[in-house]
Amino acid sequence: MLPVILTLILRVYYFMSKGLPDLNKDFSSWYTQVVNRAGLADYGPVKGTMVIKPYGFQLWENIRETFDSMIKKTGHVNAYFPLFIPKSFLAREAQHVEGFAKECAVVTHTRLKADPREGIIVDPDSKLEEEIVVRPTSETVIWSMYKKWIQSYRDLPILINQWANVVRWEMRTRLFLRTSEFLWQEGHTAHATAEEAEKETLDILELYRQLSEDFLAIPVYTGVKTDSEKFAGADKTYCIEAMMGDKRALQAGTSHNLGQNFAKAFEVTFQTQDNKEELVWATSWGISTRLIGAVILTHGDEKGLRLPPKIAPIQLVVIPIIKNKDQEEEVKSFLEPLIVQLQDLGIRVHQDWTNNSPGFKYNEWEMKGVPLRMEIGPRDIVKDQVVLARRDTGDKLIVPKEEVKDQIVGLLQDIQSGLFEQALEFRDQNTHSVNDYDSFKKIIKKGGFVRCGWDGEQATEAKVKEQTAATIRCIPFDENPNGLSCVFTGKPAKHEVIFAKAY
RNA sequence: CGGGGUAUAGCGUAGUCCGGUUAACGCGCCUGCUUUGGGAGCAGGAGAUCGGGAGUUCAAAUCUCUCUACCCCGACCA
Repeated sequence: MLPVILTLILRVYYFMSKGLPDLNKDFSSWYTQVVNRAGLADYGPVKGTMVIKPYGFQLWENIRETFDSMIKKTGHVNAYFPLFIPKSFLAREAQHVEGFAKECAVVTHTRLKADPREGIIVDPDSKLEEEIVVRPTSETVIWSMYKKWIQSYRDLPILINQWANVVRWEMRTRLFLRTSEFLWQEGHTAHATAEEAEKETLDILELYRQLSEDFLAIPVYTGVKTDSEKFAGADKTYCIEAMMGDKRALQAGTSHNLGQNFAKAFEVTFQTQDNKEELVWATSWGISTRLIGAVILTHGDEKGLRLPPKIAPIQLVVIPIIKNKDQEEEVKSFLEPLIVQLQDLGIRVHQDWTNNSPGFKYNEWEMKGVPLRMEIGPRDIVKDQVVLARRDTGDKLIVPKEEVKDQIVGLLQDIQSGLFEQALEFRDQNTHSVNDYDSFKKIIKKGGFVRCGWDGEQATEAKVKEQTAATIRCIPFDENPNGLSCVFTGKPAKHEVIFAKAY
C-alpha cells in the first residue's frame, strides 16, 4: 500500500512540476519561479546581485524610455555623476548618513597582487588614504557639484536626472524587489524657492502615478510618508504605494522635498535678484527596477506573468501549426503580409518557429506574459481566419483575416485597461476602513490595507509595527481625519493613514 | 551578526547511518527519424576529479579533522 501511495505522490509531483506553485499558498516561491522561468533574471555570483536577462531588461528599457520622455517634456535633462563618493561626503548630512551608513559598500584598496598561496590577494600597499563609498544614492556627490555650478538665481532651477546603478548592501535580497545593486533613475533638482521645490516634488509624483497606472497598469495610492518612513535627509517624502497579489504593500516610487538640508550640508547658496544670499532648495526622486517586481506581483497568475501591452517586449506571439513542409510554406506566405502590416502599426510581433509542440509554446509564452497569441494552421488558412488568445482572460476568438489588424489593436488596448481594472478591483476589495484595533489586527493578519485614524505619534506607529508588523505606508492625499480617532490609542486622529505589511 | 541546515552532472535528487563492482534516477542538453490545434514519441549520445584541503584505511561520495560557500529563521531597506 505504502509504495502505491508513494508512486502516486511522485506522479502528482512530476505532473505539478511543469506548473507553478499555488500562488495563494506559496506566493514567495511562485514569484521566484516566475522570474526564473519567464527568463527575466538570474542570480549573480556575488550574493544579492542580479543578472537582468534580455527579456527582463526589455521591460526596464520600456519603462526607462517612457519615463525619460515624460521628464524631458517637463524640462529635465540627463547627466551622469560618479559611482564613487568620498566617505566624508556621506557624513555631511546627519540624517542622511544615519540612514545609509549600515548598507554602504566601501572601497579601501586599489590593487590586487599575485600570491603564491592564495592565488590573488588585496595588495596591502594600495590602501587608500580616504576610503571611497560606492553610491547608495547620489545626493552628496551631486550637491558637491551644485555648489560649484550655482551662484546666482539665474543658474536656477537645475533639473537634472541620471539613470544609474546604486549599491545598498542588503541582508535579505529578492530578485528585482531588493538586490544589493539595482538600476534606477534619480532626479536631483535645485530651486530658488521652497514653493518651487514643493511643486517639483509633487509634479514628479504625478508623473510616477501616471507611469504606474497608465503604463504598468498598477493602481497606486499617492500620499506622504510619516517621519519615521521618510527618506533620510528629506523634509518630506511623497510616494506611490501599490498592493501586490498577496495583499502586501510595495513602495513603487518616492519623491522627496529635501528642503535646504543638502544646501546647508554642502554650503550651496545663490544670490537673489535683490542681491541677497540664500540657501538653495532641493528635491530628489527615484524609481527603480523594483517596478518590474511590482508588475510581476500585481498581474501574475497561476500560469505565470501577465504583461501590460504597453511594456511587453513582445505584444503578439505567433504560433504556426504545421504538419509538414508544404504546410510550413502555406502558413509562411499567409502570415508574411499580415506581419508586415502589424509591424507597420508599431506592434511588437514575434513568430515562434521552433520545433516544440504547440501546447508547449502556449505554456511557454503564457509564462512569459505575452498579452496576445495568434495561432495559425491549415484549418485557418482554408477559412481565411486566425485564432487569437488573450493572456489576461484566456479567451480564444476566431477572427477573419481582414479584421485581424483592427482586432489586435483593440484587444491590446482592452488588455491594458483590463489589467488595470482587475488590479484596481483587487486593491479596493482588500482595502478596509476600520475604527477599532481588533478589526485592524484581523485584517493585517489576513492581508490587506487598512485605512484608519492615527494620533500622529511616532510611538504609536512603532508599537503597531512591533505588534502587527504593519507600517504606515502613507498619509493619502485624500485623507479625511475629521471625526476619526486613533485606531491604537483612541485619541483624536491627526491623520487618516494607510497601514499594511510591506515588501 | 546570533540560531538551524545543506553541499553528489546545467537543475532536482538517490546512495552516506553499516567504507568494497564501471556512482544511479528524473528533468534538461546533443544527434537522427517520426511528430505538431494545450507541456510529443522512439533510438542513440555527451556530461560528475561526489564543495576545497588534510587524515584513517589494502580500499573513502561514505569515517575523522579543517576550511569555504550557499540556504532557512530573527534585527535594516527602494
